[in-house]
Amino acid sequence: MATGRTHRPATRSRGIPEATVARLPLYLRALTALSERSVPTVSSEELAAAAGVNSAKLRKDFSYLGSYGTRGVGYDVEYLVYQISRELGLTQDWPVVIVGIGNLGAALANYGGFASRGFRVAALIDADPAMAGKPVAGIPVQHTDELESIITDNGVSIGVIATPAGAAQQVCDRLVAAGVTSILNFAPTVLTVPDGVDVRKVDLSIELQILAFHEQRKAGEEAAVDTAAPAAVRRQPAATDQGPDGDVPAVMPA
Amino acid sequence: MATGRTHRPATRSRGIPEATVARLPLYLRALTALSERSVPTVSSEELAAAAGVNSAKLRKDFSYLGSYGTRGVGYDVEYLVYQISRELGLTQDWPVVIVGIGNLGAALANYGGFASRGFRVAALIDADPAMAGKPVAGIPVQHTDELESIITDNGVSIGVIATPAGAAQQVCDRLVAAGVTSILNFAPTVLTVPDGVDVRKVDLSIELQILAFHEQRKAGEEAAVDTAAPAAVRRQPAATDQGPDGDVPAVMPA
DNA sequence: GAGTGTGAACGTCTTCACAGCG
DNA sequence: CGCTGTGAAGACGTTCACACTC
Repeated sequence: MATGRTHRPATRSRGIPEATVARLPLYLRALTALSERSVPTVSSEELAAAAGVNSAKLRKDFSYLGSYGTRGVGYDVEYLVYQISRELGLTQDWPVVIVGIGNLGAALANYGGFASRGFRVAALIDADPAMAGKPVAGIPVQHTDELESIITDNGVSIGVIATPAGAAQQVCDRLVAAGVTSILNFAPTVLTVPDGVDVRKVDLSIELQILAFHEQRKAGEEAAVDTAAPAAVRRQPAATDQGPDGDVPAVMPA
Repeated sequence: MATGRTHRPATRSRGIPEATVARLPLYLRALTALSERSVPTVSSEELAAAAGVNSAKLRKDFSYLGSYGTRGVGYDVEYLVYQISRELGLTQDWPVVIVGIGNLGAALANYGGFASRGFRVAALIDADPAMAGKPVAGIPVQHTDELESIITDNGVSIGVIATPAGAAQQVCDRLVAAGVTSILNFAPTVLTVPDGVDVRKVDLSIELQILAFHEQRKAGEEAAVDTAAPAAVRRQPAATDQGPDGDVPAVMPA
């Protein structure tokens, strides 16, 4: 999730649920594809399928934006594209800086979907003096010393951190001090930021671990279905029922 | 979110909430750091701070795993590391393939946190014949033709897709057909998979758009400092195209 | 008839607050 | 006393089902 701090008063007049906001980009992408194929209208059913959600959820989501559909017909593709874009703030241009131009930073700089939707890479910043001046994705890398002036001069409010974990908090502090109020963090660290600054994180390692959890469970289920036999290789005994009071003493090794 | 098909019908009595699972890697990381500093025990308060959550949530999360703490004292760091690792399935080795060795794929292959926690890059796969044999992060890239045999021979159950959007679904289908049951998708596409296959996605563009939404709202709040609920306005006064010409939301609402 | 928009039911996650144990 | 573990309350999110509109 985002916002380590940020207590949304929750009662702003304009209350679009966070979960809905997180899906708007998905709808927008599906709609853009339809728009390119010159499809004039879509039903909630069709659009939901394209976005990978169910139609009730989609309709509910759109209801927070207003009544943009036509009963018996569906939604006007172009109109919806515009409305969602506006809602997400993509009708304006967002200059973004990427800090940390290693493998990942370079990949991000080269990422096409970046520029396509309102975002513009204003600068690439790296701490390695040897990188300075070297162009990545057609943009010359600048040294960390320039960070503050780059932020200020370009009116940057969104920063992307792709540095090693050890440098992330420090970079974050400098970005925030210079005026950045939204941060996308790729470094495997918990960032601490003042109120009013949003942080979202993308963490490969965490995603893999979540997959591993489910993967392990799948493996366990197979065994359980076929044989009630003792668990194989690494299968863990695991506590039995977790009843209301079924507290398990656990195995407590080492 | 992930898993288009995650109706856990309370199969196993082992019901750890999804939200909790998603935080376990976070706790594990914080605990590992403590372990390296040879800290013997932590309180829920301290650990929660390190992981960026609140202590009630952390205690609740741990309560799903069992009673691993000591009242009046806290949690034994080493013991918890072990328990969480086991719960996440990290006590075993997960071979992973990365498909699509462009900028991003290379970045992922080089990512250290990969190998550190139970995950091992079993193979790198790319559709470009010119890439074949070329080593990336010390691992020779193999051609897509080999995909099925690589999966089978290495018993791979987790695949990472870092291809362009257009190729993602096709690669996904092949991975699944070959036996992969967990997919981490970096391509900006909605993947369709059969039941029993988990998909998690990482999407830079979506994250940025979510940030832009909040960023826009921050900028708009300045104007409406104390306007007592201007009623449920349907049509917002157009995004006030505040150009990127040095206009930074520097003002803090009183 | 077809498909949106939405109250109400339901389920999940978070937070509270305190009993209970070391 | 300090801190965990957890029912209960509350906030949030999803799904249902149908009234309503085109």
